[in-house]
Amino acid sequence: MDGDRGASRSCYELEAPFSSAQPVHEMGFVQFEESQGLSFLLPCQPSHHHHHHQLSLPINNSSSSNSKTTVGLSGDDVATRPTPWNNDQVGRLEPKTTVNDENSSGIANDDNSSWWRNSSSDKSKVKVRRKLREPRFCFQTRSDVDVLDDGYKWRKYGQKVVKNSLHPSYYRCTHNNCRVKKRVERLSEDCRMVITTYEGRHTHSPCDDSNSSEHECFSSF
DNA sequence: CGAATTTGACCCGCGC
DNA sequence: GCGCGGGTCAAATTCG
Repeated sequence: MDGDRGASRSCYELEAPFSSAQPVHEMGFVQFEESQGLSFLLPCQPSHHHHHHQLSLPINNSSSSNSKTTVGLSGDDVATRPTPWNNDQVGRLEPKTTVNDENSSGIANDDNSSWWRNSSSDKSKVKVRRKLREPRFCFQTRSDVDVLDDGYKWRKYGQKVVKNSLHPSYYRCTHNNCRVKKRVERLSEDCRMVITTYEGRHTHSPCDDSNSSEHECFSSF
């Protein structure tokens, strides 16, 4: 039924029940997966640059009643299940959060310039794109800034207009070989509601420009 | 001048 | 098989 789109669509519907009424409980966020799953977006050390305001991820400051964030996780099985994660889903941990073992590692070191495009290889492995369904994390944050500063550097690589009048922006980590994608979409209803969807895991530390040691918590892949 | 952003075009998977 | 919708790339432009 729903392939990749089904998974992404679930994100949209994720906020449906929330925006309809009160956005979740006062808790503000629900943690999925192991603590390591969320640590990837946790800046080890905020350190410098603070022009806007650090990402108000309630991971460490859940007491911030100003910004409410909802965290969701969509595994690879999300496409299999016809029903999106509702409130019921937001509260239980997916039993299988591991990505497809197909050959996720194969596409990783094939060609970073064109992972799926056949520009270089004009034959054979044309379908390199595959499903490539990495664990995604959806955050519904109430903030006035589109891109939340989570310690990583993001470069926008596209913006598309979709039906729901949403203008999702697509960002990618500017790191050497880190292809972590982030989708940021705003609700037309609530301009201050921002849904950030992280896809993939960072293979580096958020701020390793001067301190690149240890930090092996991310190199899971 | 370099890097980041913008914007249109292209591609792909799925629905019909 | 064709069309739709969404996602990505890449050239051009803008910003620092």
